[in-house]
Amino acid sequence: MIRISKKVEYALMALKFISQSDNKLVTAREISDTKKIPYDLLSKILQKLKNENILLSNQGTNGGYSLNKRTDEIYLYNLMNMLDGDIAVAECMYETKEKDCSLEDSCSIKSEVAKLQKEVEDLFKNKTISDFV
Amino acid sequence: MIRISKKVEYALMALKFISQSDNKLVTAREISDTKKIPYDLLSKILQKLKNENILLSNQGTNGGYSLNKRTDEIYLYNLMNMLDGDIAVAECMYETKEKDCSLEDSCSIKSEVAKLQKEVEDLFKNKTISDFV
DNA sequence: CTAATTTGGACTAATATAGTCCTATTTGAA
DNA sequence: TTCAAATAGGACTATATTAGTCCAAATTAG
Repeated sequence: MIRISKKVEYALMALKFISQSDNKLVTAREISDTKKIPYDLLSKILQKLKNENILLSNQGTNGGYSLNKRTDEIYLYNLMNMLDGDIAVAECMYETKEKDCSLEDSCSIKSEVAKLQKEVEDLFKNKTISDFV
Repeated sequence: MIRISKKVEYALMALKFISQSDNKLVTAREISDTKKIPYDLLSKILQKLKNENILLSNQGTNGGYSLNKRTDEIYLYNLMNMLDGDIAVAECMYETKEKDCSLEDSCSIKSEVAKLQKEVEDLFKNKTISDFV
């Protein structure tokens, strides 16, 4: 299936929201409430983005999140990678594949799949958060 | 996740195999054996392709499948659609969506997602089986 | 008649995604 | 110095999707 996961969808919405909040800290609760995103799930996503240096966070009362990068420096490709792991159009294209594709030698479409893989990657590498704002 | 399903992968391999078999009928068993594809699953896929007029079939002894279209007339996009259903980068992009996206109004990225949707579609619409042969 | 084959429904298993629950830690302010 | 508002993060459950299996019927050449 070709789909953007909910995690990435929520991340895009959250980043857009934060980017439009004039540098004041934004809480997970605030985003969750206004955008109707499950709070716990959103928290996990924001934590992840913080650990990946996309966001800055302040704990405690009056805490919240702010952007740590310009929106045009945050690539959709990277977001997808952070939140969902490797992007691969087919099993054999996983960068970190531990298990070999069961087909291997009998697979007759490998090289064209690799080409497709690159095209899909490029598409997502050419999109940044600024496109969504 | 951005992935080509096994069904589509197997379909590509099968179509390639059939296209290289000089117009003689090819059985599901033959493809399954040489390409190491689970027989029952492959059968389903070939039946589907037959019902979608991509393949012709002969039942009974000496039966099998043959192509009903030129390889450059079979689009990856259509294959994906036939075998996996609607392609949608996000829930709200399903053509046949009965359930509304829970976010709806609160969704702030809809228009850009629609653009992305089109780009992904175009990518797959521009690939035919002949690219894989 | 029989064996090889497609046809197709129903089911199960495996995997991935989405969402929940709980507790700890940090911090500003009453 | 306690309390409430936040982030941090592990463990778990539920749901959905994908992959694969099983079984029985229909077709057809020899």
